[in-house]
Amino acid sequence: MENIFKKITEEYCEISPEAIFDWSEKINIIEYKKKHLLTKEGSYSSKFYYIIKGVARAYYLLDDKKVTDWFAFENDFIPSTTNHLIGQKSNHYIELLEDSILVELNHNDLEKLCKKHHDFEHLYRLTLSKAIYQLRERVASLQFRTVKQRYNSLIKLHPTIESRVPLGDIASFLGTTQETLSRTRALK
Amino acid sequence: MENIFKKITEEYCEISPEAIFDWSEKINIIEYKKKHLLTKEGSYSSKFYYIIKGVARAYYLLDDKKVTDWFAFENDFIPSTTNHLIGQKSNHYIELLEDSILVELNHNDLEKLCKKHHDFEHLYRLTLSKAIYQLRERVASLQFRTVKQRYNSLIKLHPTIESRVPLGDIASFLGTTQETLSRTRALK
DNA sequence: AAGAAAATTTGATTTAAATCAAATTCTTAT
DNA sequence: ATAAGAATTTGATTTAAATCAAATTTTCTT
Repeated sequence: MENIFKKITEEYCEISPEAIFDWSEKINIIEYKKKHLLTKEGSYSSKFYYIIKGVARAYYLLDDKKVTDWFAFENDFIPSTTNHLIGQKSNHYIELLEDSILVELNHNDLEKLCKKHHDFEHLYRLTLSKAIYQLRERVASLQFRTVKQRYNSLIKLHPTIESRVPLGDIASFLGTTQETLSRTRALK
Repeated sequence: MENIFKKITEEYCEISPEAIFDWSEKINIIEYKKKHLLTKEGSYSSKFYYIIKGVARAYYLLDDKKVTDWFAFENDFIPSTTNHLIGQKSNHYIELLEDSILVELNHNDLEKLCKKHHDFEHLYRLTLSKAIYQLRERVASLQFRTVKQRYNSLIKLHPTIESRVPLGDIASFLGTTQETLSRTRALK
C-alpha cells in the first residue's frame, strides 16, 4: 500500500506527508476480474485509475467497430477520458484484459487534492507532461511509420503485450487491421 | 499587453495579481519575420511560446523529409518540444509562417513560476489537459480516418489554414503527401 | 510588368494495406 | 479429454494512397 505512493513519487516527484495522507484517504484499491468494464459510455463521472497489477485497454465505438485508444500496464495511469475542461461526456470504455488490481480516484477528489496541495498538483502536472510525451510519440508513429515499424516499437516498449493482449486490439491501437498485422509481423 | 493575461485566464482560469505580476516580469514580447526559426535542433534551452499574431509550425526531420507536427495560430501555445522529464534534447524546429508577434517564456522561468504560485501551476496544468485532449483527437484522426476526413476536420477547426499554410505542410501534418491531399480535396 | 522561383495540380504507375472469406490453431469449459 | 468457441492465420482481390514525373498556376523579386 505505501509502496504505491513510493512508486509514483519516485517516478515523478516527492510530495509532502500531508498530501500523501489526504491522498490515501481518497483512493480505493479494487480488484476486478478480466473483461470487467470500468467506464460506460455516456457517463460523466469518470474516474482516474492506476494499475498495480493487470492490463487495461481504453476503446471507443466508431461505425460499430471498437477502436482501441490506449493500453495501461503495471504502474501506468489510465487517464480520464472525459474532457473536463469542456464538461463533455465520455464516449470511452475501459476494459480489463486480465484480473487486475487498481487504484481508483474520483475526478472530483483529484481536483480537491490539487487545490489543497500545491505539491500534489505539481505531481499531477508531471504525469500529464509524460502523457503528452507519449501521445506525441504515438502521433509520430501513426503519421509516417509503416505497420511493421509501429508494431516493432510497441513490442519494444511493452515486451509482454504480445502474450497479454489480443492481436485484434493491438492492430486497432496501431491503426491497422488484424489480418494486416498478422501478416506483417510474420515477416522477419 | 494586459489583455494577453486576460485572454489566457479567461480561457483557463483566473490567477492572483501577484502571479500575474511575476509572470509579466518574465515574459518577452517579440516580433519575428516570416520564415524565422524559433528553435534549432539539438538545443536544450527550449522556450515556451504563445502566439499573439501569426502562425507557427513545428517540424522534425525524418529521412531528410520535414515532418510537420503541430500548428499554432493566434491565442495558441506552442508546447515545448523538449521532454524535460527525460532531459532529452529537442529535435524539433519551430518555424514562423507569417510575420508574427509572440510571448516568450523560458522553461526555467516557467518552472519557477509554477513553484512559487500554486495558481500559476494550476493554470499551466489546465493548458496541458487541453493539449492532451487535442493530441487524442489527433491520434483518433490518424488512426482510422481517411485523408479526406482528416482534411475536413482540420479545415473546420482552423478555417484560415488553407490560405495561411502551404499545402505540403498541411499534408505532412495529416500524415499524407501533397499530391494525395491536392487530389482528395479537389473532390467535393 | 516580366522573369524566376515556389507552390500546386495533374498524369501514369506501383505499393501497402483493407476487405471479404475461409481455414487453422489455440483456449476454455464441461 | 473433447467439444465449442475464440483468436489467429492464410488466401484472393480491391482500394487508397505513395511514388515518380511533368505541367501548370501562383507568388515573389527586381
